[in-house]
Amino acid sequence: MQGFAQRVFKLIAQVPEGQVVTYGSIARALGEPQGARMVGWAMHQCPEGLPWYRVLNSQGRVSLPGEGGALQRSLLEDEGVEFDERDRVDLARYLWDAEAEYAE
DNA sequence: GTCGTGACCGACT
DNA sequence: GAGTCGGCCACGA
Repeated sequence: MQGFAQRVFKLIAQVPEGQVVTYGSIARALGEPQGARMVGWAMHQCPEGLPWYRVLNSQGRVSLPGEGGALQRSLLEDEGVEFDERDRVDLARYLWDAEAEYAE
């Protein structure tokens, strides 16, 4: 087994283009329903080459402070993910089912 | 070994 | 919709 962060990164690396996952989904997919907070911590380590911008909070909103949020939004829009007037993503449409799709 | 911190979540008011 | 509260775990000082 590897560290929690390693598993988080591995899962995020599997998120297909044009889709997103939520911190909660990641936590549950890793068998830690209450571990969303650790996912946030793991994201802070954010290795290069990881599609970190495909990770949103449970409300479909980006949770990065400052410019990171704007960057994340534009990167997603670049992949075809649409944001509504409230800066939220339609999770019912773009959410990647990590619990069902994540392998290993 | 202990304490504080964190890109969160769900339930409740 | 917005604000508050408790809970969970890993990491660095």
